[in-house]
Amino acid sequence: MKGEEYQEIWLDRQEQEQDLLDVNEASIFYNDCPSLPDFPLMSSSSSAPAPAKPIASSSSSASSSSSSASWAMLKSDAEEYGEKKCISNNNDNCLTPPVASLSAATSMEVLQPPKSYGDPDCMDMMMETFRSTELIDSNEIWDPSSIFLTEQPPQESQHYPQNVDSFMFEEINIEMREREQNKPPTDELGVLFFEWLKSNKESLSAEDMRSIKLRRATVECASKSLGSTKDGRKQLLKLILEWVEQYQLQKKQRLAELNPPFPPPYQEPPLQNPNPNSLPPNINPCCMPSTWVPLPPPSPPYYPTTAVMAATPGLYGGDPYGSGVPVPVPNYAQSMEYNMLDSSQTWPPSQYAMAAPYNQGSGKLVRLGSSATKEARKKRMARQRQFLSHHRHHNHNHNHNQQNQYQNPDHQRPSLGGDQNCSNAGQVSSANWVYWPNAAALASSNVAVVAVEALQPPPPVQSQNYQQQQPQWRVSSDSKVSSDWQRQGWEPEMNLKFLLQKVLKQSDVGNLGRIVLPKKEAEIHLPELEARDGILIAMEDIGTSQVWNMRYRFWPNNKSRMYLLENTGDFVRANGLQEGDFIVMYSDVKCGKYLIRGVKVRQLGPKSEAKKPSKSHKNTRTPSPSAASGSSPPPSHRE
DNA sequence: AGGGCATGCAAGCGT
DNA sequence: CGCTTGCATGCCCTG
Repeated sequence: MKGEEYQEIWLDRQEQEQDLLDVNEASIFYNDCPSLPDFPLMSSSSSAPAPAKPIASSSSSASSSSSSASWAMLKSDAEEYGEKKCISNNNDNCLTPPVASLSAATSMEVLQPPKSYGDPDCMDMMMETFRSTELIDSNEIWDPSSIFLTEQPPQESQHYPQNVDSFMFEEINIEMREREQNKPPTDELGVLFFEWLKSNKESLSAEDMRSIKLRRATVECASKSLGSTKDGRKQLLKLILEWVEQYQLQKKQRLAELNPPFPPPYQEPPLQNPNPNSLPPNINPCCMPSTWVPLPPPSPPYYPTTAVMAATPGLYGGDPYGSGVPVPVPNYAQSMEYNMLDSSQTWPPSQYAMAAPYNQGSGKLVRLGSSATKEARKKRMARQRQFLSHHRHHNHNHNHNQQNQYQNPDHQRPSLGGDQNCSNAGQVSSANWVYWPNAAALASSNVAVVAVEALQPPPPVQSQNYQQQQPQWRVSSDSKVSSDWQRQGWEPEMNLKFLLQKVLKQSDVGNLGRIVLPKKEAEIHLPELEARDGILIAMEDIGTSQVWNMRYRFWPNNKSRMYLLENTGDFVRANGLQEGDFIVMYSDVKCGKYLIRGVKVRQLGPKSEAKKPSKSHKNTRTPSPSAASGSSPPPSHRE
């Protein structure tokens, strides 16, 4: 397992999601790479590296380290991500936000505008934003989400100013300092701000206030727009305060959503993601196989001990979004996006109420306060829908490409290294389910995840000895890879988990095209089956990179089950497998795909064990449970 | 004795 | 008639 790779994947993912998150977190967190991309006049920062000081204790950072491994991972990865990102950008910004040096609880920092927000365009952009939010025309509520819906590409928000200008938006800043020093307000702005502070003291911490920053250009633009008069500044202050207030509410809302209070601390890798909207963070979208594709029998929950599969509940047996085609990444993104953008509409009443005193206390701001007009809300919703549809379209295209990729299983021999490993996986068989394991679950499996040292055929020894040697060649905790591996284009970093092996019987290599799988291992390492029809599993041939769509199913057998892999005929023929050879199944913990390899035993020794009559092979059984944890009978013979 | 599994075999289906 | 599908039978290992 290569942590870096996981991290990279996560970073990639994160950055994609961050495009969405930028509208809310990263883009406005200066500590973390901040920004007020367009016209968010200010940001109440609670950076990722320096965890936000929770406003609501119920959604504190403690609770954010939720129980589920997914979330634990998400959190830790996110933190790593934040740190990494900061390192890559600017340590100063991350570790010691300049704003902190402005001290105390209340400074507003004006940042250098990014070049992309040049003055000439700034006004137009801002005015557009104002119009879009009806601030100018109707003094409508300042809605951050509508701000974020401007056309600025999220990437631009990544280009954060490296230097912090000491320019201060004087009056606001002075007011903040004075408030900090408990000086009574002396003017209108001061009173306004003081009242606001009083009314929001419960929801806004000093930390939050400390982190408020403004870009110079933003303020300048705002000043131009609203006028440099007292009224204009007052209006600006109100807008800023309103934004902060609402942002805090949004943040709380998000925290509550992301960190439900109930999850216990991390204990065991979860089998199911507690949040249907979430996605295992370590899954690269490219690796995200079409985890579930509709097929008749909805699959079941998994054994608690089944470390392999853990589809997110929402994805299992149908996506939560009603598309019918579970496409985790985009849905996740959409979901996140929606949650963020729609947060203004999902604030609980209590939070609305929290802003009430302030709103009540300042006439015009009553409207600016927690309640947008229906018209404004409609407009925001329309914008959001537009925004969402745009992203859905984008995501759809992405998936479509993936699907196309999947639809051509037999003609692709992609590089199996790195993330590309995953891109070819998940061949989808038209109308059926194709099961791909959840990579996060694979990774979190309590079954040892090992790197394949060598998938060479077993040593040409007598079966009895071979049985003993088996663990050595089969898997290894080392990450060494055989030259055989590398010759076939496999990266040394392949993270394969051994699932099972099966010595092929005559009936397995016959024209029936089905291989009986060892029951125990199948139940442990393969998806639990509820219906006899089972599921389709895209099985990548390690040797040829070809992907075979096999059906994993079971037969009722007495009071038990017989597990089979069907549609194996082509695979067997392609590999020239015969009785006595065997197959080995792995799962790629990184990408969550299944791999299979046919191993020909007879070619390795003068003594062909494969050619023994089938009758003798009837005695081939698992010699002992300890022979292999989770492996099927090794090629040994009962005598 | 019970369970796993190799495979025999019958029913269904397509040509 | 041949193939496929699905189940049943029986061997044999494990406990």
